[in-house]
Amino acid sequence: MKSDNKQRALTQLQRRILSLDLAPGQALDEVVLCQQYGLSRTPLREVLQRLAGQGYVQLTMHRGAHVSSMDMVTMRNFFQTAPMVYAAISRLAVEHASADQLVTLKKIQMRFRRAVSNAAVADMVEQNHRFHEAIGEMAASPYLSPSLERLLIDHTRMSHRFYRSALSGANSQVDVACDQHDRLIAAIEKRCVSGAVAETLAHWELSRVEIDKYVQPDALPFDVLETADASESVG
Amino acid sequence: MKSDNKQRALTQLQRRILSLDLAPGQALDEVVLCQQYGLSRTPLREVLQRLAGQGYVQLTMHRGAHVSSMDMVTMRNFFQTAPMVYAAISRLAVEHASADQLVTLKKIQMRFRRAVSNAAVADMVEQNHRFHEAIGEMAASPYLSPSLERLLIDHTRMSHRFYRSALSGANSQVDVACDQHDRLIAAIEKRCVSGAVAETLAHWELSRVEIDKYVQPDALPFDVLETADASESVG
DNA sequence: GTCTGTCTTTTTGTATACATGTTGTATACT
DNA sequence: AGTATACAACATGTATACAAAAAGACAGAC
Repeated sequence: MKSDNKQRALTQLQRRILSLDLAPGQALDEVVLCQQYGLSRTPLREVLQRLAGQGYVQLTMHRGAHVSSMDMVTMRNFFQTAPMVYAAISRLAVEHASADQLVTLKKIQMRFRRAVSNAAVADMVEQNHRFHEAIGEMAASPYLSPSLERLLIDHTRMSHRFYRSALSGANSQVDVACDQHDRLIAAIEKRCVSGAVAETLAHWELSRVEIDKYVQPDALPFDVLETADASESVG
Repeated sequence: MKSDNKQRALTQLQRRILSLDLAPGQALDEVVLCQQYGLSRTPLREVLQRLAGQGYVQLTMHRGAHVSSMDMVTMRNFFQTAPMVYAAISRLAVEHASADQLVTLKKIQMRFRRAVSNAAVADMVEQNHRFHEAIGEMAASPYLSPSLERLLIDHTRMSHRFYRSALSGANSQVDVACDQHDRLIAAIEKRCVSGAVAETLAHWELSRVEIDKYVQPDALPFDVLETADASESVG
């Protein structure tokens, strides 16, 4: 069946973009992708259009598809928009979450925890993405979901170095994030709006600080010889 | 040039959906649209994919394209989401609006006023849509814009009867809305965030009340004989 | 009379050939 | 030597033919 290939191409390309295997701004060659996924150009182009609609890639006339870039302008917008949307999504999730969805969410969180204990960076990143995606699905908001998805695309791509810091650091922030996930699940299960929103904002703040550190990292110590692994822990 | 046809098809379909010329839920026949816009199926299908990405239509496997429907579930979500997004967009618009964009916005508002004085309902609806779309463009937020666009699609489609009420009513609410647009422009021009947000929320409230009235209209008077045009003014 | 299974018709999905536009390169001219 | 222009190579956009799937019609069984 060919529509399987199509679905697979869509999912795989999303994954490759989120994992930075396909770098922001990178050009995508239709013919190459056709061969990789066993599709002819027509359905592959439909996949690219879908990805463009979701914000993963950018299409320009006669110039093909490029992986969405993350420039400084969008960064500012990201910080302005993310907490509001995340909080709103959590609020709606509390209202609408079904028992099935909670089960799914807990499963994802289990996989996330396992990835953390295995120190599997790529897996952490992916499961964290899926965690927040699942909460977005709970919110069941056709209006807000597209914004959440776009935020998550860039947030996930920025989070790689955050999770990489878990490898070296002993008391890593990743464990804190993991606990926040648990408390968020509990709040949603108890239908506690204020708790869910508070936990969401705390989770955001943790992430924001880490990203901030990267954008404006601590000055290197004067004694340069001892800094070899210090730069790692900045994450 | 054929890409003109493609662009035209995209714009026209958007317009026809917003004007309710294409009703919510209505099926779209690819072949018919191909003939109407002078395109072959491949590019037309790309147009439909684009429209799906923007939320105008919904695509289902082996079942073609349908104009996005407006059911009760989405209505609730609409009321929950709209004020927050509208306020946030206005806030960002104040921050980012360029002189050129302000000129454009004023032009649209002029056309809107003209449509109001001409009692041209379809034109009012369209210019109002473009007005809020222009503010969305000012906000320059790749994350929030998709949500705004989706909200506007449904808001515009719901607003038809509101503007139709301007035809009969003497002291119509449409004039109030028009003045609110002017004050919003002024607030953006003065870079006054609080003013812009306040005006936006007032504008929303006006609209919300009207939609509410339609969803849950006033009970008809007991003296049924005198109600012939009373139902019109509810609009 | 209604339900169900199969065949026909219609519509959607895919592959491929062809047209059009863009990019890089080589050559000629300033 | 540097720049502009023409041409070639390549990538994207479009049309059309073909394959597959769904919807509808019809006949037969219960």
